Amino acid sequence: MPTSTVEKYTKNIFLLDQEGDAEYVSTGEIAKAMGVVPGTATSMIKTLAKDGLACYEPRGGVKLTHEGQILALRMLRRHRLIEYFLVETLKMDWAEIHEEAETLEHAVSDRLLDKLDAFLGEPRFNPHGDPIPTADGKLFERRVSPLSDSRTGEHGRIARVSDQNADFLDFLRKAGLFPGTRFTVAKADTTAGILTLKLDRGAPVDLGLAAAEKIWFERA
Amino acid sequence: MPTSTVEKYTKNIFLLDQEGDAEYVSTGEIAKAMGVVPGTATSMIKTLAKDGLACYEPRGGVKLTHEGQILALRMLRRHRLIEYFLVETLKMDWAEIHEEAETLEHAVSDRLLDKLDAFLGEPRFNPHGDPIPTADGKLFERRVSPLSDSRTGEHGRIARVSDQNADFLDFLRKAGLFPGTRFTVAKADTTAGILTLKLDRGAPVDLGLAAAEKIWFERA
DNA sequence: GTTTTAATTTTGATTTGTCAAAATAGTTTT
DNA sequence: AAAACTATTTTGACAAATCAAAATTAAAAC
Repeated sequence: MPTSTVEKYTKNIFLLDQEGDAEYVSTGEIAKAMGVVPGTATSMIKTLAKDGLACYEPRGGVKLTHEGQILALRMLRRHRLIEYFLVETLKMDWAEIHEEAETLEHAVSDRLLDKLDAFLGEPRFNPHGDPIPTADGKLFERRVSPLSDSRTGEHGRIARVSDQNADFLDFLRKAGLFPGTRFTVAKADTTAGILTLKLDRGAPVDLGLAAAEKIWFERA
Repeated sequence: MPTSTVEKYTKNIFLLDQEGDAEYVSTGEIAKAMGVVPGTATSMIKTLAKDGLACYEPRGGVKLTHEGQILALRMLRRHRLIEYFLVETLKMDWAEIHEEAETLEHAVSDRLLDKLDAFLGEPRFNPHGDPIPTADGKLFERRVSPLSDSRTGEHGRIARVSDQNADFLDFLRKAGLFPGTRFTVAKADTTAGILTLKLDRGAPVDLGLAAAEKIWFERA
């Protein structure tokens, strides 16, 4: 059975791979995501490769094997299901659930997770709008774009928020921007890098480019 | 912050101390409870002492300090609250919750625990009938006796089960013996070491002395 | 085509919790 | 009181995950 450290590396490699479009993930990215020194990442990557979870080309990068992807999806499922539980059942603030789930995902058994899934009604998305992999490792993906790609006059619905930073989430909460929120783009000024959203209910919101890149929407 | 290993040792020392009536807990008992070799226990006991959680007399035994007791009660609260959640909310089998809680108790934050406590309605006892310490470290104790001390004709109610062994709990479930179950002692034969309970609802149950020592009741 | 720079890998050390096996201290037995 | 037994402690070794710092490689700059 993989150690919880191996689980963490595997999940992070999966997420980094999803994020970028390169075939391989670099040692540096992994080290940064894990908050360790590069040398540590190198040595753990070798461990993953030895365990059959990743393919490793020295100085070329890392790619998960099929087995590695299965493990990563299992961890992602745990993480997101737990997040859903923390917000929907325990009414915890969505800014504090990521850290909590980060620990818990390594501590719950498969049996518990199945029971939790049933109790929650087999939700499809976590509170940040990320899809929850199914028990057999399927990951629903929607056609979504970052708000930074939207144009003036477009209608849509917030789909997901791809940054778990507590301050950022707090800002969104105060602005009323959650997965599901409907809006119209009042003005998209790409030169100035400012976007104004008119919410179907609630006050208008101004967003900088950096923020707009982290918020994804589905076109109406 | 204590490591989860330190938390485990501290909790076990507390439980062993509650069990027996000696002032000190021995290294051997601790090693057995933790499932480690005696030498390992010795070295961890020294760590606890260094951290101010326990008093250690070489070859004399171990006793928790006040600080150690606080930590132990905190862990016991976590453990039992989680067990309550697993049975009452997730409908897990009571024979499998102990192991699950054993892992989870080290992974939940104080904030989560408070939310969980509120969600569950601040229960006082776990599914095995053990009292759940309050947030400020108080432990309600009831006047209970083991069934092995009961006499023919006595009425009572099962209060707690002091053995988490899955097979034993399964036997109790099949027999209908849960905390709360009302009964009359049909026959207590101390010489033969056999006890027959007539349940208020359900078939009579025969118990050996070993089993009767692990089931505690409140006199009606 | 060198030189410089940046990323990566190696090497050696550290911490935590563990075991195996030898040494020691207390208790019983004889 | 000496011998034997039992519990405990000590010692030395190990695996996992990490860091610091030196060595290497590849790419970029000149």
